Amino acid sequence: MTELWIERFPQLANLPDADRRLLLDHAAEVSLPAGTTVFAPGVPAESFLLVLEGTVRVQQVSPSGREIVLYRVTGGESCIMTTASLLSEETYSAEGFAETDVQAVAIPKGTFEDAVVRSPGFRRAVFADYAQRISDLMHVVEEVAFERLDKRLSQRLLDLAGPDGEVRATHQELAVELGTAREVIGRQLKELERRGWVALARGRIALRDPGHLKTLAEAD
Amino acid sequence: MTELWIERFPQLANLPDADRRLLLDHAAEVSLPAGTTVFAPGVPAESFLLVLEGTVRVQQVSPSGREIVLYRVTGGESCIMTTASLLSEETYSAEGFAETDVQAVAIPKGTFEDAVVRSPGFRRAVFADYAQRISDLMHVVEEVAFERLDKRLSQRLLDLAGPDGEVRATHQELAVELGTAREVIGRQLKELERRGWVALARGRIALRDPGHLKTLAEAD
DNA sequence: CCCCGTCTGTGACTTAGTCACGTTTTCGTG
DNA sequence: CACGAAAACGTGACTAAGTCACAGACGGGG
Repeated sequence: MTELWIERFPQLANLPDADRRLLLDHAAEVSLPAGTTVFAPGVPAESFLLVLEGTVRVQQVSPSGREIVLYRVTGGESCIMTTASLLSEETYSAEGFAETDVQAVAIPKGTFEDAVVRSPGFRRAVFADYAQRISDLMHVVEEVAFERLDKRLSQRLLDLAGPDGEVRATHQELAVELGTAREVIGRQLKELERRGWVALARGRIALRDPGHLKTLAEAD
Repeated sequence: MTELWIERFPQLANLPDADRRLLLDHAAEVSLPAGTTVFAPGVPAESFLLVLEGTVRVQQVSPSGREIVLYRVTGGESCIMTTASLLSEETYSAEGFAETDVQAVAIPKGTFEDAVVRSPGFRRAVFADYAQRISDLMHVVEEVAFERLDKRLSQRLLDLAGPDGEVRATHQELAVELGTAREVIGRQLKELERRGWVALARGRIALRDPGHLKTLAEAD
């Protein structure tokens, strides 16, 4: 068991030795290849998950089959959906997917409770993560309820763009990002293309004018 | 200090005596008259709040001034917004209002941490509450993103109706419930009235045909 | 090179939100 | 009791977004 992973969590960096060892002894590093379902409705979680590397996309599926991305868990964050279903009877209608290959640490339920009790740092990290997710969810509510779609789309395009200024995603995938329909994304993208701000190709969108996109994304 | 309040929380009912006393000695019962702002952005919370009686309405205000009700905290539940801002640096854009007169118990930050550490029951209650709120928020996302307004409105009318089958709310208040605009609510209500399912008067809506409303509220 | 699944385009329509008003009701104060 | 102001509600015209039912268009595996 390497001692390296614990260093990636600022809140855990200076735990007392006993607490460090507690975590290091009982936690298992796991590798999840891209595409893995990390959690899903009806599949009870068994351990608390700390993501080291990679990103987990958490999205909600409605009974009618429509989907919306809620947030992403990246390196140094923990996945409270697993915790929440671990510690309460609530069943969620959310799914978690490994978007990239993911390196994570799985802490069994018992060790998790021990750590919460014994380590103020760990405790703070857990609560901070809950707070973060609640904040994320409130942000989603705000956007879906009140923001214009062209604004939200530009935001998301800028977020998803790689260093090459390209977004590799289908219209359908972008529709899921924003909780809307494919055709709607198609029309929005076409309008952005008409303005010369993006260039469209099958499965990818090249951002040609990030400046204007940013202006739109940050419009009042 | 009465010992009665702790009995209202199933999860706390059978704590060891020492833990009971810890809570009872340090917690203060507070009364909030209807209309009080329980928490608001920029006003850091100082204690963990357990609601004994009455309801606190938690709603989000967008920068553009529009609002949406996120959930309600009622008797026997705790208010994790206060906790969350207590334990992390996240600042929320949510407000909490006492909808009725509210009896609550305020547990200071230090005692809260003690209780989380020492009492598995208390700990479970806190985590369960986080899980509940996350579930609530996800439900809001789902409704706002995917459900038809007439369906959501009927649901809400049925929820808000008193034992007399009347909802005492203005169109504006209902608009805030659902995160939409007053005029839209007005038109939806008029359509419900046209069908004979409700009767409208200034500041109140009488549910004339709860059966049909329920059918609509539960439509696929 | 040609098939088939995936991806994208389109028109016609419905639903929801926005804007700019106008009207009605209520209620306190002179 | 009348008056005026605030709050609540109504309306039409318009824009934005979502829905439905298709029709093409691309692109990798056989």
